[in-house]
Amino acid sequence: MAHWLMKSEPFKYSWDQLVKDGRTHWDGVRNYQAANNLKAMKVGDLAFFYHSNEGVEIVGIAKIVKEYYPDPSDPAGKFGMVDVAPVKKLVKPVPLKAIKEDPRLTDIALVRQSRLSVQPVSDEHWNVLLEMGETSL
DNA sequence: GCCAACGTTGGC
DNA sequence: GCCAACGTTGGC
Repeated sequence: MAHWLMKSEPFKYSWDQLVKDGRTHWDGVRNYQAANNLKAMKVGDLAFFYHSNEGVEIVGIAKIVKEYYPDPSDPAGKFGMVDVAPVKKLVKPVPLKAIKEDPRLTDIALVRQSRLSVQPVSDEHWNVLLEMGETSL
């Protein structure tokens, strides 16, 4: 199973909103690299839910419940989206600062490619982040 | 196909 | 609100 990290600005769409909604369309991605990551997602894959701009931390874990399909909000019809549902909130949110300070995570895309909104997370990094979040699945 | 101009993301 | 990083656009 592959692991991912998805960013959202909490004032646009927060973790709490996802919990409230039960599931959501991850629409609006307009970057090819991010879209390629969306395409690679399989039902059942897990993704960290990261709050950018405000909070600036990983707050929860979501799962993919529907694979890549056309995003109706894209007038050109080029981009797609997936559907995600909440799995669980991290016991302890993991702030970007702590991620940057941990020598085990220096290679993570969150640090190296800070603007990429949908990114893969290696199993090794996934486990480190779960541990930092004091959360088990 | 190059590259300058411009727009967007996102941390601080 | 600023600015660095970086993706996209468009003229040539």
